[in-house]
Amino acid sequence: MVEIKDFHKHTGERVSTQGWVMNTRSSKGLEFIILRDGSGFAQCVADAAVVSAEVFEIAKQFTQECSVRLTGKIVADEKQIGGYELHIEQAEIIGTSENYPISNKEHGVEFLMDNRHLWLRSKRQWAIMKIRNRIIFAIHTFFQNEGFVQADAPIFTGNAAEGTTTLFNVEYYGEDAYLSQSGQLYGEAMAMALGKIYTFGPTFRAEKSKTRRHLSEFWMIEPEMAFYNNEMNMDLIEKFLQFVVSDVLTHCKFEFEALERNTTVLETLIHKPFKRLPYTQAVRILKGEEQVNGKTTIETLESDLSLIETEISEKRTEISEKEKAIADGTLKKGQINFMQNKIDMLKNDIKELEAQAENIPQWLKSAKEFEYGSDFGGSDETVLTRMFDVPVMVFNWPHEIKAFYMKRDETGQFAKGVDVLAPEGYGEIVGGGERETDLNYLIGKIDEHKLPMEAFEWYLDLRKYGSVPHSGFGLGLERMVSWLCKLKHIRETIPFPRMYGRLNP
RNA sequence: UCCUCCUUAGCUCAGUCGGUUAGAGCGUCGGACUGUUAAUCCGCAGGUCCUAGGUUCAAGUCCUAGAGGGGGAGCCA
Repeated sequence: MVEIKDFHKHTGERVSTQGWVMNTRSSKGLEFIILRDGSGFAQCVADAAVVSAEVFEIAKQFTQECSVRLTGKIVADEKQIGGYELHIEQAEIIGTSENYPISNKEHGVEFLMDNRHLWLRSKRQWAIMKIRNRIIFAIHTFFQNEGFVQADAPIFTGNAAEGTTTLFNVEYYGEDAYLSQSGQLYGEAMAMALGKIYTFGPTFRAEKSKTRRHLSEFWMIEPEMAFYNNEMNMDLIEKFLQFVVSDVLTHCKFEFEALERNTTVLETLIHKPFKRLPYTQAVRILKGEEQVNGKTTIETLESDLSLIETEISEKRTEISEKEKAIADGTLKKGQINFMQNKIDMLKNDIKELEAQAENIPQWLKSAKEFEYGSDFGGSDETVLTRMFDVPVMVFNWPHEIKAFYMKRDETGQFAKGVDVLAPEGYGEIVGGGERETDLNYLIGKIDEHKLPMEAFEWYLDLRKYGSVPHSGFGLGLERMVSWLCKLKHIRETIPFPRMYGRLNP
């Protein structure tokens, strides 16, 4: 058996392959079959003039998603996906498939999510899952090469660690327990044992979030390094993200093409330093008090708005031209359908653009009115990152809005935390910082945050026995996938998303 | 929890001011066509207009409540 991805190694040879039929097209005496096998996609052709009547009859019976075994000759053909085509000589149905619910046409989100187990078979979802896989592989490669040890934190925990987020309750041999919202505190303990570690596991948040960047269950990578301050931490984050992006770019060209992802932004950031901004400066830029490359946020957004408005009026003209062409009555039925589809697409584009145009003034308003000392909202992140073509690292945050374990700077006003904001409106993909090392200070903070002291006894031991400066960060895998693939919604980044209102399939 | 929009055929949607037997495209199925790229062309079948109640001579359309879903806020990766 030869996998589709290896067809190029067997040009001109007679091989057998197996997979599923994605689509069929036929004309008299010819059957075209798009085959997929997980490794790739290829067109296979049965020609009645070449194959036996029995084999041609079998090929005619192929339906969408039936599984088949085919034998034939591999022929190079530039026009085809993958560049190769199989000329069928023998054909066999392994498993039939009738009335497959997902057609090659448009579907709504709810329908696709209800059929997620089948939706995963589509080319687009295949490409996303392949990119997800490569990102995971690149993450392990990077940390292993840098001398990190993968060390996993528990998923069941006995306390709500940071006390901020809502957690899932579970019953644990008669005790109340929670599903972990972060492995960080355990990561710190493991870093004191192993030096540099990273956890890679599922994370659970019970917030009833209904947004395009939240999941109830997601995968997080949390490195923790002994003897690292926040500057070293930021250097590592930058090097890490550049490595992962660069690795995925070189290994997933076909997948990015399948997604029609323009990778220019990604290609830029792999060799350009990220923008590092202290919180105070980030706020000035956000509020339009400081220019970036000679422009304020206000000027940038206003010119964005007028660009969107011209685009809308261009699309409107295109629609009325197409409608006129249809009204003329000289077009064939097929052409009219094609035109009508185009018009519908344009109308959808306009709806989206109008939504954007409506957003911009609101974003500007909330940016101008931003109150120094508070956390950035979703639109603030978008406005700020819009000013740069690389990820933005915001560091030195007002300590009041950061977690209790965050190290304070020399002035005592700022916490040595860092948030990495991805370009293209994807917001926070990494959050991290330097950890507080002083025992008494930490005890005070735990009291201040009204957290149960007894739950942190073991954590405080880390400061009693050889406390050292240390830092770490957390990367949300799905947000990374979402950004690199430029997806509209995080639900497409994981095989079976768990989010508010979604438990099946 | 709050704001906002949506629910009509297997799928995506149209349905004007409340008015006859609720439409289209795609998909399925049947047929035509020897190189198709979401092929094309012809034909058949396919309906609890989300649910309950109300207004009306008359409700897919108006009102009230509920359910489900989309987008956003908060929270964050």
